[in-house]
Amino acid sequence: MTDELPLRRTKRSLPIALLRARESVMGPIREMLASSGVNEQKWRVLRVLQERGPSELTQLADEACLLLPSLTRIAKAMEEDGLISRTTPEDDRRKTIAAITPSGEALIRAHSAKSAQIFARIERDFGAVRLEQLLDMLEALQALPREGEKG
Amino acid sequence: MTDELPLRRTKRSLPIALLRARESVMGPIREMLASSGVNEQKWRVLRVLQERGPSELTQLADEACLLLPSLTRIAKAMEEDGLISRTTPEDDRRKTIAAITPSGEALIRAHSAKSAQIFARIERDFGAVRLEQLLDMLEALQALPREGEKG
DNA sequence: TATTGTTATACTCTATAACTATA
DNA sequence: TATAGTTATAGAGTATAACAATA
Repeated sequence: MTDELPLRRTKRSLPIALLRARESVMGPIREMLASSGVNEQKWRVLRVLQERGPSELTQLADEACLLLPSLTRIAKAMEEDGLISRTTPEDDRRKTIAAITPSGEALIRAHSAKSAQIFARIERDFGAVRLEQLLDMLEALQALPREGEKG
Repeated sequence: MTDELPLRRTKRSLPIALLRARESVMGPIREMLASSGVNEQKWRVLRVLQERGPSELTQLADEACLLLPSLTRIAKAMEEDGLISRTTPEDDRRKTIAAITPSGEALIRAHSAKSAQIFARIERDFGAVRLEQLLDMLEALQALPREGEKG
């Protein structure tokens, strides 16, 4: 493959545009997390567990955008910090079920006001309707068939 | 701050939605890069340099979504691999200007057909018009005023 | 034999600070 | 004194493979 098709401008490259857009909204969120004792990855784990309830690690890794070996380590640290619990279900002892603890819920609550404020600012600057449209599209993008699937 | 405001569902959390959307499109791109000898970060550096021409490292780091210390290391490796050049301009010897080499351009060309094919598939599955709208919005999101700026 | 998770390993990026050279 | 970049360092994530336990 030595074709000479010009690529899209980087601003119109979907992976680069998604990354830059994310960087542009992460600034205040990183500030918020800096005072929380958890990093971005742990925050995502807490958020997913709070939302979905107790979850198998494989599914949790997928939803928090982490590899399973990363999650294994992170979950261990979070358990030691009392933010989540880990249990092995009797009906399938290969699995590990992670669940958020009251302490983990408290951590989320402690930052919910600031988080809402950050979102409100984006909503104000970007436009509420447009922001909902953007979220609709991002959700649809996630739902696209992966390589190798029928489509 | 111990408010109890419930947070948005993770699917409607902008940072998480952006990350998940990006993960969902990176699969085939990672496959493509695996055969190229460069990782995602180096690919972004090449793409930005090809598009913008010779650039100062600070600006390049910003556009490629890298920290300057990371770029320092990456640029050194890429120079050794012959993918970019680095020069110090006479008029301001503090600066370093990076530029893509013919070798670097060839690497991009070698993957442009595959890259276009990946994009075409997304365009087909997601809808061409909708995809352009999404890119418009992502571009606008990047342009929002940062924390601390007027707005 | 497949699945779920853990461990091991090497590599890389992140984040911060300290430092050098230049302006 | 500020700027541009480099170096140093600690910590963490990524990616892959090998492994153990269970189904």
